[in-house]
Amino acid sequence: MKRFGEEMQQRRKSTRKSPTMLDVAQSAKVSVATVSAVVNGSTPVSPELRSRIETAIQQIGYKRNTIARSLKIGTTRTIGLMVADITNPFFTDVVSVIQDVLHRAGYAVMLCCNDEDINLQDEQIELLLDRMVDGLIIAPAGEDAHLKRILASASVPTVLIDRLCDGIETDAVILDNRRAVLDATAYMLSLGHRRIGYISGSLETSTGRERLAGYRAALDAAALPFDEKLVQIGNFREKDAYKAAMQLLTSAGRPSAIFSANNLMVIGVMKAIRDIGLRCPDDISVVSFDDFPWADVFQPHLTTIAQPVQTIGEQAAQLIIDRLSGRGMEPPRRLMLQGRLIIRDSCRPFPLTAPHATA
Amino acid sequence: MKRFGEEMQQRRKSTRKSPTMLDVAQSAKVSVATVSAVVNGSTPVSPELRSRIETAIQQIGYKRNTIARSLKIGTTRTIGLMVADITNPFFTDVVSVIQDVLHRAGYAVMLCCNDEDINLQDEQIELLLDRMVDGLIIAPAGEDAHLKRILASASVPTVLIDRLCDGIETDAVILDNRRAVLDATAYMLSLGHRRIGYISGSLETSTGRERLAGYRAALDAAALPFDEKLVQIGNFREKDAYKAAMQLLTSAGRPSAIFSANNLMVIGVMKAIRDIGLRCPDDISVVSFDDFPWADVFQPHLTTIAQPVQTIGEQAAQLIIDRLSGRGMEPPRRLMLQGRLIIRDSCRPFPLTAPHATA
DNA sequence: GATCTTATTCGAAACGTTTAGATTGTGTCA
DNA sequence: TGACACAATCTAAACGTTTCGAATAAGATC
Repeated sequence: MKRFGEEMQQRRKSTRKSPTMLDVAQSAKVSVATVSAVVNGSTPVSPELRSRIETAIQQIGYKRNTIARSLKIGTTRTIGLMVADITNPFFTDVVSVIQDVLHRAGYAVMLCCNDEDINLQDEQIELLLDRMVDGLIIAPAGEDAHLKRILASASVPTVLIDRLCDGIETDAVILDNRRAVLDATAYMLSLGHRRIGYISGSLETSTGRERLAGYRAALDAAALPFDEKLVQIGNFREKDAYKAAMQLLTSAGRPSAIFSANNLMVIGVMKAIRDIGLRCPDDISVVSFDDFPWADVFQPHLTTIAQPVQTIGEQAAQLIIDRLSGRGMEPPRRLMLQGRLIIRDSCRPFPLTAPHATA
Repeated sequence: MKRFGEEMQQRRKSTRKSPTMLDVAQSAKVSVATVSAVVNGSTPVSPELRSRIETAIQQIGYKRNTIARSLKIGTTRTIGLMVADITNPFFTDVVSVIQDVLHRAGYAVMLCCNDEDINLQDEQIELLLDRMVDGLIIAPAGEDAHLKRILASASVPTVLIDRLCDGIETDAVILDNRRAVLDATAYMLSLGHRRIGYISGSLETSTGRERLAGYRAALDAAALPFDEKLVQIGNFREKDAYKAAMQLLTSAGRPSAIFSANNLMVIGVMKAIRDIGLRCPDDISVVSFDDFPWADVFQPHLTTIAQPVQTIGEQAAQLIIDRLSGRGMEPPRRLMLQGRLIIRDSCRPFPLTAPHATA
């Protein structure tokens, strides 16, 4: 019987629910209100009681139940973060700093990825809202009406990163995409390239549209015609970009240079170039949106547009923190940052005049 | 006056708390218990009432409050996920698939990064436990006693990924690190290299130790002496690895090959090689743990050990899901997966016999 | 017609906090 | 000594669910 009792004890021990404020209160012979007061430091408590309660907390191993607390105070100190694809180094970096800043401010981060899928996206947002996050930081995969409805009806502050959504008036931090691509394209034009292929991201996103607009603007500025056969949609993923680049490279008027609208896609582009049997930069020049940490160690050293990921993340986190602490009803703030063209050596002048000239 | 009333209305509308079950119940003229029954499908409800309640829900725009629900049922359907560094593509990939699998199973994911910092790590775990996650998936930065205490006292199921912690007996999915590095080292030895530099990760982690053990095992197997001057600690980050490689490359008996114990570090190694004025693979051979998606497009095409990231993520997620649905008290399961050596061309035979021979 | 099932529905007590307002005790001052 | 202020503490009502057991109604059985 003793044995059985012990087993019960054991079982109870491993499965018993965690101690509550009431347990602490009873052990310290005070009311739960007083315990709450010392736990939160909300009301002054006499030194004796305070220390009695503190030792009781230690002894019992009490941890306050955040769920109950959240229910009462209506706040979870948790931020929902949704990006298109965590696997994309740009988003990875941004997520990393957002996570860091928010943690420092005492917020937890709930992460979602929509895989550039507009349906999944709505599901994910619902999941986050369902978890009662206090705020949302999102890079939308696209701007369907559903998303707008959800965001409008949910009353949590939202900040958009990387991509805007027209019709959604919230805080946002984005890049001057048009300008960045304009600069990059102008650079290629300055090298003499006239037929520049453009591998685009999804035109459902503001980044997709703005970057393409930058390309066109550069052509306009140089008084060159826009040839729509030179632009292919790669949807921001490697696979699609590979096919798109293949298309471009096997077509009649093959371009002498290619611009890739993001980091994932340039890998696909490079694979296509290799598979076709061309070499970069000897046979074809390449510039890509988004920088890589390894870009100046591995060849070809890619010329890229670097985004200020650190700043983007910091600002986004700060915007949501501000919103949640007071600045509730102020008009939305939009931050637009500048990209930076990093010239390495994935581009050659065209037509080639260097000793290496092929034809 | 009308105006004032309207403003109030307006104000109330934008700031009023979301509708509760009670609101639905009153609108449908039933009890909250019945509303709960139809929301959860827990008890049979007659068709009339069901439809009355459902339309009321639609009309009012009711969403159930998950916080209250969690408080009552004692479960949050949220998993805490902590990795050393989300910026590391290996972790990024694993996080991505874990996230995906868990979402499909209806779990949300709370993400933390400890930045390979053992103090931050404890803080992060506390944060997660404080948020009352139902389970934990973690890649520990190190195995301090504190972590063990926390995990022991918290009664949430835990699965370790990538790294073990002795003294913590939980489900885990890891790689056969020793074997993988043994194979890679054997490969380098087979090319004739005798002095192989080793850039190690932190020996606070099981991966750091096991990988190094694999290196030593390969030397042993070839009856070669272990020269501790050939191993440098790079702590899994690029910066440290750069310094470590510099050390190695400028030392008296410079190695003819270098093994890097992870992906981040190999970038540092390559930078060091470049800065010293050497070329890979012509002057020095390199192999790295962890594969890159761009490895066979950019040069030198790195020879790497690829981890089955997809499987690691899937299994880890599955282990926690299983634990949370019934399999509560079964003994811990340990999954050990195999790495795969992908031979590209960052290694040359040594001494060089090929036409390119330099000396 | 009384009793017993069976199927719905409901009332009310949790879950573990927070917090407004009531209560108590102590010291001050007339 | 009584009135009063003031601080510390407590009581009890929320927060929005879930769920157990009770209540009700309608058939079924004798």
